Amino acid sequence: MTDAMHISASLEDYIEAIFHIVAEKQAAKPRDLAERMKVAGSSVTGALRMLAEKALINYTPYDIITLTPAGKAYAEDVVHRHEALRDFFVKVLAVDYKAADEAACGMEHSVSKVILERLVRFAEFVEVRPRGGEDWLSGFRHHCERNTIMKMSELKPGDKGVITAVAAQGEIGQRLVDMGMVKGTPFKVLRKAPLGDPIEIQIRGFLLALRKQEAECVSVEKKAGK
Amino acid sequence: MTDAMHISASLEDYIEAIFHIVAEKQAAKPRDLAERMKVAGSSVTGALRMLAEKALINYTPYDIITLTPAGKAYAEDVVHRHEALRDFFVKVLAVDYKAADEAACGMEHSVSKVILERLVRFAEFVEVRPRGGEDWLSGFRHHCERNTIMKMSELKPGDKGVITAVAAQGEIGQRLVDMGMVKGTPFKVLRKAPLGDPIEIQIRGFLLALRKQEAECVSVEKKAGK
DNA sequence: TTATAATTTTAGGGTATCCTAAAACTTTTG
DNA sequence: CAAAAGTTTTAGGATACCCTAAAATTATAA
Repeated sequence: MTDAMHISASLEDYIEAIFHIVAEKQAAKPRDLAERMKVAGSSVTGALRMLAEKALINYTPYDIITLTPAGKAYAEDVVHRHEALRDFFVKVLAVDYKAADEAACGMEHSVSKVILERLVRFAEFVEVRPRGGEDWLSGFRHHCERNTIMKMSELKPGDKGVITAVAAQGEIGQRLVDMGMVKGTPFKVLRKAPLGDPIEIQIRGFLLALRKQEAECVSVEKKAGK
Repeated sequence: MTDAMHISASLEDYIEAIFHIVAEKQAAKPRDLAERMKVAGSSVTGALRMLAEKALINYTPYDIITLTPAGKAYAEDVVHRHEALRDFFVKVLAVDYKAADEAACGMEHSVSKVILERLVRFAEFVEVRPRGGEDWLSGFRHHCERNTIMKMSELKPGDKGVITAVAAQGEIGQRLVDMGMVKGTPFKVLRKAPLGDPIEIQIRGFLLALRKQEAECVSVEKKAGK
């Protein structure tokens, strides 16, 4: 038996879903899969045929679906990758469960063995050594919530922040102040043209378009977050 | 300008490659891409047409290829994901540069924004606080090199280890000893049948097939690693 | 400067995903 | 138990990738 069996990300999703459905209710039916994976029934049929061809599932038309031993092993591997990633995101990176699970779902097909092993070890290490570890990790969590000082021109659409300083004199400085760009004012970046010029922001309820040159003069504290 | 532009993993690879080639030598040609991405020239033509359609590159048949501003921004985002992942793998997970780069290459298309931001923060945090951090991280590195005690039946093909104990009496115990399964003997797992029965190992230069029942009685120290 | 070499595109195929609509089959129910 | 309802498969179509081989174009070199 060749051990280097590998299937597409899509088929991994199917086999993972089958694994979970079988765990819940003995056997899976195409309907369950279509619902869970949000695809049309006919797509499921195609996927099932491919999995059956690779001897990972027991499948005959109109019959229930179960995993072969090889399929179960494969599914367990996928589930392991998923859970290891999720655990790492939750325990180490302090991401909330739901977001962590979704992220794991997206990445589970591309993590390499080496990285996965290290991530598992890391999460394990954090659990095993709560003394220095917890302190250190809570330091990280705090660091995560810290906001970052940067130039307004470096922000991206969707970013929010507060103005911390306006470093411009003369005409530009005057114009910025006229527009209400003063210390302490919260704002949000709406859009940014291809080269960052102009950059459109929402401030005090108004929409404002700034030249790149102007935005570069404004120091802001970027709100941390998604 | 809609900001939620997203292209396939494959096209992200193309645009990333174009970015690097342009950085090196002003403009890219299909040939460079074909070579770098190890695909046929005709595949490149197709990819270029799709990228041009999405206004990410400047492309006319037989002419050189450059990035549009939007394309450059997109490429920079991909490169950022790649580098952030690689840095994290190297600085935090203590993976060697080459392996880290390869792993990043595989994962850069599926990391979510939230996770990426956290990974960046983590690597940043590790750098910023060398005091507790370095100690703690070196503790992790040590933990990584530690070997693990487990049952031989839990190993996978490719795993190597050393026998630490044989917990079987009677017939099975005798058979195991007869086969040379004694404390301190190094071995390697070659293959494993679907249900883990039998499991084939290489030991003292011989090939041996063990029943699952037998493999469960053997405690081993698994060599850490790839 | 034209013949040869190299590059690039077109033409035509193959696979994996997905879809909708219609046909085949099962299950439920009056 | 047969008709209605629900499920599953087949049929046929679309897109994104990739390929090889041949045609078109550009570059090089005698």
